Amino acid sequence: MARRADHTKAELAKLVVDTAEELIGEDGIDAFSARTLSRAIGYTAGTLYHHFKDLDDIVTQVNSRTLAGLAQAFDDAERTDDPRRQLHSYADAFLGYIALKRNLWNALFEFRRKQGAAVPPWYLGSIASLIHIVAECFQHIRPDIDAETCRRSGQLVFASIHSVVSLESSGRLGLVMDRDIRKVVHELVDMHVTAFKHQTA
Amino acid sequence: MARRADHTKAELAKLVVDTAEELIGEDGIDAFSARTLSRAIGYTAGTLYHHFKDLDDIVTQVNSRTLAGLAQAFDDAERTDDPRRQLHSYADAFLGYIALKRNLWNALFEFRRKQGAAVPPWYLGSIASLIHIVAECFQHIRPDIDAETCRRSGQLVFASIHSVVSLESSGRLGLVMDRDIRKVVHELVDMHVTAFKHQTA
DNA sequence: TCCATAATTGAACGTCGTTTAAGTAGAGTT
DNA sequence: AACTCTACTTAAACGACGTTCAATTATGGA
Repeated sequence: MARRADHTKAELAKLVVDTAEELIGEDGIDAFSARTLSRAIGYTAGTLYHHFKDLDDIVTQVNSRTLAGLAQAFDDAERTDDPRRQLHSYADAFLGYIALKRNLWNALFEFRRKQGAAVPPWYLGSIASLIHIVAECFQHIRPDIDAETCRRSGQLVFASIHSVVSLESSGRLGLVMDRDIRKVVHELVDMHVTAFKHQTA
Repeated sequence: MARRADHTKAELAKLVVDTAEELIGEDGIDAFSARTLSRAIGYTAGTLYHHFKDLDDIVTQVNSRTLAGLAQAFDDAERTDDPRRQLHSYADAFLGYIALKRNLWNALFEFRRKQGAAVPPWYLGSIASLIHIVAECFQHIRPDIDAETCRRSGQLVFASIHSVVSLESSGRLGLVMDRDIRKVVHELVDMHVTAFKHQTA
């Protein structure tokens, strides 16, 4: 049986990414393989390689959805006029999203692409726009401070929270501390805000 | 040939861990395997499993050395009376050590132990004692603040720096920012110190 | 109706961690 | 010196992995 009438090329591509997302979300990236995926969609492993360059290609498409979902979660976050509260609101959106999509979030950072594989540019763009949103809050806190410094503060708080969250979701936060991840994240936000407020213009 | 006169049981164990450390340090954890290791020491893969439970066992022993080395680097760090400067000095020790042992440091966090494998207790102990050293600096900055809060600040700064460094050494810092890792780390230290200073007792 | 093309398969390659039967060298005993 | 017993080592094997490819098959167009 070749060229199954079951799916067009586009349908199959969608089926592959949908199923990959489902499998990774369910069982984690470690249990994900070309064979489990192809089995799940009722094709053979070889077929995957006629529609995608390699597994990395597929996982990258799943990751793009995960990032887009986080952007959506930021969009849906509760709004406030108080920029400090707004940052906490984003932090909650972040925490909520990750609690919901733990395995998919881990896939974003734990999946090892073969060395030398370039990070796709929209990866960078997605993250940069999230950071921009955070940076704007800092700008509101201290309108006298230049945009570049705000951006850097946004990057710092983003990286700090990301790291704590990724330690947690890979089960390694316990190596460093024994506390509730949510408290830690909100504490980090407060810290960054405090330090930002008190910096010399 | 069995029971080689070449090495006693203890000698072989040391040879294995020594060589594993060398290989991981040289080529990274991804290139490390039971077969490359056994080839490097002139034995067969099966032999490893008569002296170690599994590969995880071997890597864990290498990791313990890496952690011990970091503790030593902290010990060797330049001393100051100014606790803020002292924190920066520890940060430099950290950065220097990691620059020197990039691949070994990555192995500490990138190596995926099979799920359910417990983290050895001395892992926790080693890290806790490093954090304790950092916490003491915070205690000097604000003697009026209780030890527990200092410890938490130590944990936070440790986790923050760790995360930024691990993003960098896995080549993913570029996802979040485009800056020199050393500047970022020292900025983080200043941030934490500033926030700590200005917190309400 | 036939053909060219594209999709699909199954087997294969070389890798991995790990297990195991078989064999061998040394120490201890007679 | 011969023998046994034990510990060690090896080679082969298992089932997984990502990926490739020749062979097959079904489809769209002529």
